Amino acid sequence: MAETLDKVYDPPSIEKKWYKFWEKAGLFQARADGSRPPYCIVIPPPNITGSLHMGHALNNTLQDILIRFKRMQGFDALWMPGTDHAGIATQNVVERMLAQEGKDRHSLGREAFVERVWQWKEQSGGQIITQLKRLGCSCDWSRERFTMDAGLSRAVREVFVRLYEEGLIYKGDYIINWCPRCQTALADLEVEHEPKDGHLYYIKYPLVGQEGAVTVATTRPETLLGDTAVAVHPDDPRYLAYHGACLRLPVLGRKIPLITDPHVAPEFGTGALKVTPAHDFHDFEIARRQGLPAVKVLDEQGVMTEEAGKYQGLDRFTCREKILKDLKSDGLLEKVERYAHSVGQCYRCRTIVEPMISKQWFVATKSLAEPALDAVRQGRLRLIPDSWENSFFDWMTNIRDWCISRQIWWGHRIPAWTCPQCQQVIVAREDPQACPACGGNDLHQETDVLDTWFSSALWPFSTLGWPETTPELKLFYPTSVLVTAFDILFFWVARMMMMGIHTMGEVPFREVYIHALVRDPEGQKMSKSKGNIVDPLELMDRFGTDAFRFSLAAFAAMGRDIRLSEERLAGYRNFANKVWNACRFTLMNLGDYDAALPDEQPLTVAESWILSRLQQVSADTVKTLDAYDFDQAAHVLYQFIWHEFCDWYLELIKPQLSPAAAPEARRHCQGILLKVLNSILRLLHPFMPFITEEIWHKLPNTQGSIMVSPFPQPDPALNNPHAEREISLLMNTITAIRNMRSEMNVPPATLVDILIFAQEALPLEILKRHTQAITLLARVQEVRFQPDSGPPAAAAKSVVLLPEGGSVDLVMPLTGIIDFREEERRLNREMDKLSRDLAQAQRKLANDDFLAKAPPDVVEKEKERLQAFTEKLTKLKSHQKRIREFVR
RNA sequence: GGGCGGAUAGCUCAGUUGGGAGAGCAUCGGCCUUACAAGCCGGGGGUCAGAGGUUCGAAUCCUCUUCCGCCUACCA
Repeated sequence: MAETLDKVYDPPSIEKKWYKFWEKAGLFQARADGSRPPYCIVIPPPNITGSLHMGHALNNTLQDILIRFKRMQGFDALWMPGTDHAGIATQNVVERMLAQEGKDRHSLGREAFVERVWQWKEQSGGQIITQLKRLGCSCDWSRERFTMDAGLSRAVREVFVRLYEEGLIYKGDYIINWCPRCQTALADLEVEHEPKDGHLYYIKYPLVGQEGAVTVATTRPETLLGDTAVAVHPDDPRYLAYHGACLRLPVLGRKIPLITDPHVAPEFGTGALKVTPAHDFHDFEIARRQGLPAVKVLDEQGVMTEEAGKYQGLDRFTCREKILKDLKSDGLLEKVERYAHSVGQCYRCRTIVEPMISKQWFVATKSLAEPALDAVRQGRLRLIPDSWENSFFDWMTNIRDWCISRQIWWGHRIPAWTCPQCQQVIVAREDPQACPACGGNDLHQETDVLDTWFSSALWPFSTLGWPETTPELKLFYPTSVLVTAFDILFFWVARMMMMGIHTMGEVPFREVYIHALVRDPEGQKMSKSKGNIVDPLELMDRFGTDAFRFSLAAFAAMGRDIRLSEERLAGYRNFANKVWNACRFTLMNLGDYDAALPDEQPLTVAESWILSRLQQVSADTVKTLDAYDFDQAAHVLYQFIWHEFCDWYLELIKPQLSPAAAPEARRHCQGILLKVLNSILRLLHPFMPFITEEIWHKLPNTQGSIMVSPFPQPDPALNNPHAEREISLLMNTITAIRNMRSEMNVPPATLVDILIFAQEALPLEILKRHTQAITLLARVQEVRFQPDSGPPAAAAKSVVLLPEGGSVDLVMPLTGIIDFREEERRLNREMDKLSRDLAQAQRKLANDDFLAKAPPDVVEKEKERLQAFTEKLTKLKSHQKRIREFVR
């Protein structure tokens, strides 16, 4: 006896159960033995500080769909999971905790602080992993990695040393972005520019030894304390007379030169630029070109240094106010304009960053970027959609050296030591005991740690065991695809490409699928400050994980932002319930089904049709998933399962399935139904893993897990255009009758008679075969074919066009049923529409150019259309005439 | 400043080599028809942002305009 199901699908009751089942059975684990073709995705490692947000949910759902799909297709599918130590973010979290205890990291000391972070990581760092499991992610957890575990740390060190030895890592004094709050250098990318309403201050720099002054414009007046020149464009006529002159720096009184530099834009402000080499990127470059000194007036806390004279010790913004006041009283503040400009902020804490000269470590990126550019240009690595290529090329071509040192404690400490005796710098794989140059043994290790993105740049090969040559590395590198949102294309993807190609000699992945960002229903980016965060866990609770995943897939059209809509989530929850009930129906009708008994029965037309459609849907699903058209795949499945399988196939087979049917026919029908349902579940499984597994186990003749059952293969032999045409005619006929009934306000309880007329014999034969379906599905009492009496005058009429030409007339006698006026209105509506289509076709065919230049098949098609429209219109017209006569 | 994307039904969006405008939700009408009211059946609703061009034919290709996003950039 088959099992039964509850009436409504209840997700929470089964989701946990099946995840445990899969994990316990080891079904997530890749074999890595070469017995199957490899397929590998490395997860974009979530930060250990993170908890699952919409972006993760989308990103990981898509990856899981791909991995489950490929696993079922017979690949040795490895989804490599892990987490990122997230240097600054994590340090900030732990520092905030310390602050609540009234402590700070300095009072703890470096070692104790790092220990504390590890403790925190052990306690709360795994939260997001639990949440990924909740989402159903089939990662190979037995291989889970962490960017600071022993193996990955070794990889980091190895790469660092190699790049240093190759001269691609260097240390030097350069201008960098500094976050005064995090107290660390930031890479250019880690600075977010935000438009701010500010002011442009016009400040007079008096000339030395002559009358007058040169006025400069600036948004940051406090930096004038660090000015070492004023620059003008060499050809600017206003300043030709002053070339070579000296100016007196306001407030401090220092003498600075007026220099010329072609980079100054004469049209901006006054055309005179104050040069602050220590605190401005542009000025830094000018100073290097012209050999100007740099004066550092801001320190690492954003406080004025002693170079700032009487302003020493002031906060940078307090200093700004003070200086403005002083300038005013000195009569040197010419004017102030409102000015909107963009201000750089720390991407972690949103503090305004300060450009600053500092000794930092850099990766020379030019020679690394070139091979990555080539890989994309030559198609060895595909960006999907390729609209991202432009941005990628642009960024990689103009890339600047990457500042990789951070002045924080949590991260990979830079493996460099300095000998205080002889200043020798040692960069080594193993901690050195003594200075190789002078033998001194009091070596000082670099206190800086590496940018968090340095270790994640190695992720695709470090997680597979590099620098060891593991079987995994051999088998799975290059990985198959990277799935990521575009916001970390440069942070992460580009750097993985550079590091992967340089270290491994081969791209880290063959394809990068770049998906959209999830926004709120108003299209706003979700952020804590806006308070518009939607919690994916809550949505899973409310709609079920399967419906949630299916929704994300259905939303994931390429190259577009995703707006979250609860209405659609509810729609896909209903879809899950529909699937559930289709299975419930199946199980209810299985009764005494015994698969062991032979089935000699031929396929019915409805069966041939559904099998034909099923195989097309399999083909479409494979095709769209391979092309990352997740929304298409979801749509195809939704449409087929609901509107073909449920709406028509299940309805059509009901008579054959009933206990009244012949036992052999019934058993045969059960067998095919099971087969189709089984395939549907497997097609759906990558999207909806839980419900499909649950049902799978309720079906007879299934074993093991659906997770490792084969994905339905398209089978062209099952393609059956004949059956499709036949069922299509039947569906059109039933729909036309339903339509007539509904438009004529015939209540469902009233059975009607239908007369069917046609010129050709074939459509009549076909419909005769399906008389039972017509009576049941269109609520018809009696169907009569070509009765000798002909169509009665008092009747409603509908014309079904046949794709191969010709038509079928459906006549519904209206004795005592139909309102003639209603029928006339209905006819008018239909004929209006028809006339418009007809006129359009006539216009086209009257055009000689169209006949001469359009492809023959298009012309032919148009002719057929015209004929069909004409035929239908003629019939409806004569019917209309009869109705009118009858009414009179 | 440079680049990219979007503007299609009331809402959210599909529409991939240019050839009969689609889906889901919403709406309206009718149904508790024994899998499902989270359901069934049927209907209405669109100068495909605007203008021009290419073409026999444009939502689709080209140009321009308007209005929204986003990315990127050292005009202080």
